[in-house]
Amino acid sequence: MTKRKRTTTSDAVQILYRRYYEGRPERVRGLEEARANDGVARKLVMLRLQAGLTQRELAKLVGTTASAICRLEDAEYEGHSLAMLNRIASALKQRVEIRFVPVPHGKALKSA
Amino acid sequence: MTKRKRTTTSDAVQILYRRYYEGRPERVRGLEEARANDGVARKLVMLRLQAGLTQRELAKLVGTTASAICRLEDAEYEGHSLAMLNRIASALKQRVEIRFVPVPHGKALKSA
DNA sequence: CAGGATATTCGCAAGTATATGAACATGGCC
DNA sequence: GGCCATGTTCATATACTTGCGAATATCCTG
Repeated sequence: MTKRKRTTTSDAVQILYRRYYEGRPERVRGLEEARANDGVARKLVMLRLQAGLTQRELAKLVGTTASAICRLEDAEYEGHSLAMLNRIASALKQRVEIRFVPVPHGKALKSA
Repeated sequence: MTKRKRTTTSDAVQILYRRYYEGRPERVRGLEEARANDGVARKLVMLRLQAGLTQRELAKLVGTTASAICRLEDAEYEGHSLAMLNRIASALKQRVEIRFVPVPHGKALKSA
């Protein structure tokens, strides 16, 4: 640890956090809901940022590379595997919970 | 439709249901909780049985074969992909909901 | 017992995610 | 501007999931 980063981008993560949410109340509000509503990709970004990790750091924890993390955090990406999700969750002291909820009627909702 | 199955195994599914839960109060009780606690495999079995489908029928709905369904319903199997889960959920008029829940402390829970 | 329906398992081809490393783009900081 | 950290994208090889068909096992029914 020892926080070796002087002033330089002290918390590179904060910069990202700032870039994404600074002065964007709606997004800040949505930050909570995002946990339950948004796509997997965004959930992963949230978790990582809230853990104060960079993609490379998380990658090391998970046992992969930044490339992989980046791909998983891409909203367009749909090929997630439970194995990877579990690995990431585990690294972030989280647990993946999967539930099948009945869709009201003919409402074909997006795939979570 | 037309329920073409006279007495023959009228609800082949009921037989399974019976085989799994008949005279097993604990399991019957767990049936509800299972929806939220048990492994993905068992969740899939529940959903299919409650929908009154055989593996082949579900397979056809999903666009795969009974082999695949069987594999997914195997408790040992861990290689689920979100893509497949979504396909099955969609066929069963359900929606896959994924959440990352923080694990209390050092309690390394099983992967949902 | 023979017949039918279901579930389970196996092998193989094909598609896809992952592992890995590299190059590139961006934004702060000196 | 130069430097550093971060994120993004690309390319390749490997591992794994899926699709598919067939064989086997088990249970129910006539």
